Amino acid sequence: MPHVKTQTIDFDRPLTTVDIVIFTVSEETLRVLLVRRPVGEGEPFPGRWALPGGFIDTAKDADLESCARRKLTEKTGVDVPYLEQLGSYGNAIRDPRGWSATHVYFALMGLDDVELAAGGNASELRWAPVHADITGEALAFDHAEILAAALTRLRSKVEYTSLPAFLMPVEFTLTELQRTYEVILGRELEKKAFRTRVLAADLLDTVPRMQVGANRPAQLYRLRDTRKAHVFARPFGSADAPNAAGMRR
Amino acid sequence: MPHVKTQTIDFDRPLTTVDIVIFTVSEETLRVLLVRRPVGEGEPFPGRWALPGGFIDTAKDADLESCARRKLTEKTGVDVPYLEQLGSYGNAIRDPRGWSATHVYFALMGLDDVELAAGGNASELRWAPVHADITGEALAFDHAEILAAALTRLRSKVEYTSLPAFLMPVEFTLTELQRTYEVILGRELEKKAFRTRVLAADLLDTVPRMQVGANRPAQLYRLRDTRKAHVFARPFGSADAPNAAGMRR
DNA sequence: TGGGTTAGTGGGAAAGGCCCACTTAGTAAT
DNA sequence: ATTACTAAGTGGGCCTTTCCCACTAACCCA
Repeated sequence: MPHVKTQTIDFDRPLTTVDIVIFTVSEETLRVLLVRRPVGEGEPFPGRWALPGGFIDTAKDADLESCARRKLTEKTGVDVPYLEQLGSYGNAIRDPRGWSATHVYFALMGLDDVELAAGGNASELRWAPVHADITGEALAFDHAEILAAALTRLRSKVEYTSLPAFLMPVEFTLTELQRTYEVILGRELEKKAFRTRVLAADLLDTVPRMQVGANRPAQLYRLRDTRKAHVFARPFGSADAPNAAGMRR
Repeated sequence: MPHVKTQTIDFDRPLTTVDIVIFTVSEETLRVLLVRRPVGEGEPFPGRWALPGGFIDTAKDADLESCARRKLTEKTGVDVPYLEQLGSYGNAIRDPRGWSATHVYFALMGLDDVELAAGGNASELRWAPVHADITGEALAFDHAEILAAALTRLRSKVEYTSLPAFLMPVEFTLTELQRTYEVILGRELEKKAFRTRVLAADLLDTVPRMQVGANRPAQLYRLRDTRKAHVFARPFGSADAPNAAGMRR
């Protein structure tokens, strides 16, 4: 089966794709972007929901990350504020077309500035709420497993970083930010401790304007450095047990 | 340029490899395993030092991780106690043979139980000390960059996990473990705080034997669970500044 | 003007790390 | 033997940070 080309490359090359897990928060719910698999001859998992992604185009993509950005822009029409690599998944059976490996990226964005489906058919795109078991949704390929890993990573990092700030609109109040933390972590945080820490970290710029509503107006903030997450010295407290994390997967 | 085979797979497939960054500590020095690139017609970077790794064999390897384990066993002859994925690196230029992507694994092992070069020519294998800039060594491919990322990951995780325990021989004293932490972190830790934390974490089993030497004998310990690292609630203190880590790479 | 609701703060108790100094237990040398 | 030396291991106070609860502040609405 190895079709010899040159001396050095006499191995079958696995199929190579890039997939993106992109999260946002809206209506107090964590959501992930899914796309519907095309229906057609030879298409695997036709009509099923899947993570956005696809084959690397060795002619167009200079590297893995720009491939991920290209695919994201094709779907959402925006440049995501946060993108990091999640990991890669490869084995003989995940794609019926053959041995395949996917490079998975992990992205966060606020929902205020996105015109979804900018480049696609709206009915084929969906911000799916991440409930207890979105795994029960039977996503295409091994995307349920990948999504679970992304969720674990998100929750883990939210414990001790400012990642949720990338899920917010440009301007937000401290209470709204705290709510986002709480939605992701699934538990409540202490108001005082939260405020003290976040403000002490010097992450936010005060906007000279207040958010008005039915109650006392709240100070508006915006992220100072939109490129880097902040790492807190300690995780946010008020939790139950310390977690034991070992080798991934 | 895409040579059409079927409707679904009309993209050039990148070259796909797996590489491993494996660390150990000996003589109070952090070391990484390197192999010498073969010399031959069409071989890239002939004679240069590189991370162990190679092409995926779609016939032999069920998945990425078993490919990594296979290659490690071929080199060191042992089963490593700790293995996690580091990430993947792919672009058009890292391999002169074409667009290539590598899946990188990150491994730790103690040096007491390894018979290096079990499966290879000894002169072609080397535990290279990780000095300030091993990057100056001009490793093959983009392996210097990958090694730097692995080092960052190692240092970062050592701040708040029990990873260094996987770099120790089977039995060791608390002071020796602390020395390993210090070697990796490049700074000294407080003896009392270190002991209190490690013992409270209940990671270690007491060996009913003491290590004798020129001074007061020290209690010997061994790792209780050799499969999982422990995550401490807080990082080891006595440092300088909190670090700001953002998107990887 | 008073009720309701959310924003934001004060302050003390409690927990746990940090750090220094002390004791302990062995070898080696006089 | 006695003494010096060195590394193992401990006692205990200081200090930071969280935790928790209650209080004040500011606005809308009826």
